[in-house]
Parts: sequence; structure tokens; C-alpha cells
Amino acid sequence: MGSQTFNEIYHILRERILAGKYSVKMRLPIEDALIAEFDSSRYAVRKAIAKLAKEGLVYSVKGRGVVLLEHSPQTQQFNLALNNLNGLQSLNAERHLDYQTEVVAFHQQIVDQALSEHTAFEVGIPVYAIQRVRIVDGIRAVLDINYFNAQRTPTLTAAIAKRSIYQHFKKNGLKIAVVKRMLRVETATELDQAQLALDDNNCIGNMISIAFNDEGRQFEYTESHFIPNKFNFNELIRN
Amino acid sequence: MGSQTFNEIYHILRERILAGKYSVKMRLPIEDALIAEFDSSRYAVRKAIAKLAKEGLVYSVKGRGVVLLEHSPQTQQFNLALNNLNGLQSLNAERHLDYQTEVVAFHQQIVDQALSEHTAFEVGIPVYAIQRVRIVDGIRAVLDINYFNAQRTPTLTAAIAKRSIYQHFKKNGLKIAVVKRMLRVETATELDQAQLALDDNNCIGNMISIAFNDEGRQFEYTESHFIPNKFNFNELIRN
DNA sequence: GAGTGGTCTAGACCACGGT
DNA sequence: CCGTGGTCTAGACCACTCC
Repeated sequence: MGSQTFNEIYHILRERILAGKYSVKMRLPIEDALIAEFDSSRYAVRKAIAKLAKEGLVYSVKGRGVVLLEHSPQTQQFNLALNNLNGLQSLNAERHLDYQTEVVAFHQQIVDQALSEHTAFEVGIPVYAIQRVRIVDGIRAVLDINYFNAQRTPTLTAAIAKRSIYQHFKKNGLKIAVVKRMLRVETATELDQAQLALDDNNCIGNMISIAFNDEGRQFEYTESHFIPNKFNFNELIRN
Repeated sequence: MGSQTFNEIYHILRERILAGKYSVKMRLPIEDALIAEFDSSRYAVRKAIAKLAKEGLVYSVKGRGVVLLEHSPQTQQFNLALNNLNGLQSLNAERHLDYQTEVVAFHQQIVDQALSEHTAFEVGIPVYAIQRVRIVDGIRAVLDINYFNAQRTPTLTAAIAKRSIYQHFKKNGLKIAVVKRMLRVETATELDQAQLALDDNNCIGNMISIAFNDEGRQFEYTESHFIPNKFNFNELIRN
């Protein structure tokens, strides 16, 4: 995978940028110069630059060139992307926090009208309904409320839910193609108050995820309720 | 702009997808068929598909084809992207809420060590420091705390801050290239409690934005503190 | 093995920025 | 005007999926 032309160019350029090699002019060399240096095609060079741009390191201006973005320790921190598809791991996975999981509820049910309206699952299909608390550094930090389409996921058990559902999916050949996410701040419910270490806070962050397999079918609806002051979400917006 | 080949193909395919024209097979026609139909190059067709994928409508699988993602009213809602570069407008701009602005504070200052550490501005440079409350539907919903590099932005006044700073920038030729964002949930400060309609809630959402001009220079650091239960942020993650 | 998307090459012309 | 990135074409070969 890493031996693709554009990826090699990307990695070399990235290293040079972070080492400050282009910081005098605040510009990347022009495309023709990079094509000559790497003895490759324009396609590969442009794809490498596009990857750098997606990461927030550079910005292309038509008619002028490829500009480097200023980067400080603070703005660098913003580059730790939220691109992890896994469940809790997406929350500041880079810290590699140790955590335990407590399964609060585990059962199967049929989707009714009310559940259908917010999960987007069809009425009548069977789902696994799971509630788990994630204990991070000894703190009850996250309440995960999952609904998995039972027809599109391998068989689940409470024991699997205590370990890693996503690893279980991976082992059984379920491929996650796309996740749509929504973030909001909400007043804590009684369930949140009971399960999470909110201290004096009476609100939670709610990360709603809808996941699709590689056949385009939704197999998951999840709400992750998390305590304040602990988790960050990063995003990059390009013009 | 809209007459580019790939953009035309994109719009046509998008319309067909939303009209359900491909929903039987849950697939897009293969690339060669689209090349033939639109009498264009593979480049244009692939670029159109890439745009659909970025939007969360399709997903390409090597060796199989381009799969349509299931879309329901709920998952469609997730497509309203957070791609607006403007300040408050990025918060659910599609609703076109009427709002008023109250300028709470407006002054110039020099960046000291403490301010430098969280804004990423260099110590010693002059900045505009502005605090504004956004009153949405009569509710004090957002507290914007802005710092603008005075050397890289056109002259600002309190009157401009009451209207639109971004329109003022645009008129004066400042181009916003990239915005890096961070989202978190925090315990409300005394300032938040004083300025926002928090009711019984004691937390806020905090959207931190660092904006760069098209020369790659940071010109803005902003914190937008917003009340719970009112704003949503969407995101799409692809594998 | 046939079908399909991913990568790559070698060109061409256009649109925009700066001089 | 020149230099630059953006779009586009016409091909080629590779990697993966499915039968």
C-alpha cells in the first residue's frame, strides 16, 4: 500500500514541511519541479498535494502556487483527525487511554415507530439494543447506546459487547464503509445522571453515529453520551 | 463554474440518485457506461463520483462498483454539512434564522504569553479582542470571543462588529482559505452564565476556530460558546 | 477468467495571479 | 505578458470482487 507513487511523494513532502524545509518561501515547489524531482507524472504529484491539503498542511491557489499553512503546536493539535471509524476509539484514540467497559443493558428487540423515527431503521426489523459505560482512567466517562441491525451484523452476545464489537465485526467480514456523524450538546437525562461521572455538570455531549457497510446498508445507530471537559473533536474546512 | 464537465455529470447523477432512479440495483452504472453516456473522459466521470462520495451519497468498492448508500430523511439530515466558512452562519445556516448581535466588548490589545498559548498568535503582535452575543429567535444563544491579527485584517470597528465582520473582510479582499476547528463540551464560566440564556444548564458547547488566509497565515482565533439543545454539527467519515 | 475501480503516464488547453 | 494550478483527454496496467 505504502509503495504507491503518490503516497511516497506525499510522505516525503510531508516530512520536509514539518522539518521546515520550505518555510522560508512558505511555498511548495511548483508542480513541474516536483514532477522532475520525483520523475513521475503530474497525476501522482497532484494527488500527493491533495492529500497534504486534506490534512491541512498546504493550500493551493490557482495562478500562484501551493502555499504552506502556518503551523504551531496549537494548530498542529487540530490535525489529529477524527477519522477513526471505530466506536469509542475515535474519541481521542491517539492518547491510547486504558479503559474498561461495563455492559449496562443487552437485549434484542423489534423496531417500533418511535425507535424508527430517530434510528432510521425500518419498523419491524430485529435489532440488538445495548447500553455500555466506558470507564476511562477510572472515570465513568462515556455512555454508549447502540442499536445494531441483527440481520446485517454477526451474532452478538453480552460477552462480545464487553470486549470489542468492532473487532468482532471485522473478524466476521463486516466492512464499515461510511459513518455519518452528528454532534450536539444536550441536557443530561436521568440515565446519564445515573451512569456517568457528571459531578456538578448537568449536560452531556452526544455523538450520534450512523454506520453503513460496503453494500451501502445501514447496520448501526449509536449515541455516545460523554461527560464535559474531557473530549475534543477536530475538523478541517477548506474553501 | 457550473459548466464544468465533471460538475454537470455530478449534478445529473445526484438528481437521479435522489429521485431513486438507481435504487433497484443500489449501484451506479459502471464507469465505462457513464463515459459513454456523457461522452466524456474517465477523469470527469471519476471526479463526479468522488464528489458524490464526499457528500455521502455513494461509496466505491474496487472490483465491484459504485454502491449507493441508503438514505432516509434522518440520514439525509446528516448531509447538511458544516462546510460554511463564515462565523455563526456555520451553525445551522440552512435554517436561515434571524438573529441580532450585541457587542459586549471591543478593544485592541497586545498578545501576551498567556493569550499566545491558546490562540497560537505570537507574543507582541496587536490583535482586536471582541466579545459578541448572538441573539437567535430572541434567545441569547451564542457568545463569540474573537481575536483577529490586526496586521493581517482590515481595520475593524465596533460598528462593523455589530454588522458582519466576514462581509467586511470579503469586501476588503481578505480571502479565507482554511479553517481548523475543534469542538468540546465545557463547564460554563461566569461570563457564559452572565451572557447566555443557559436556563438550568451549567455547560456550554465550545467551537474553537483558527482561520488562515490564502497566504497560509493565521489571522483569527475564535471561541464560539453556544447553549445546549439548539445546535448540531455534522460530519462524514469515509474508509 | 471476466468485470470493475485504482493508479499512472503523456500530453493539451483553460483560468487565474502577478508583472 | 508569463507562470501557475485546474480541467480534460486517451490511453495503459494493476488489484480486487465475483463467478
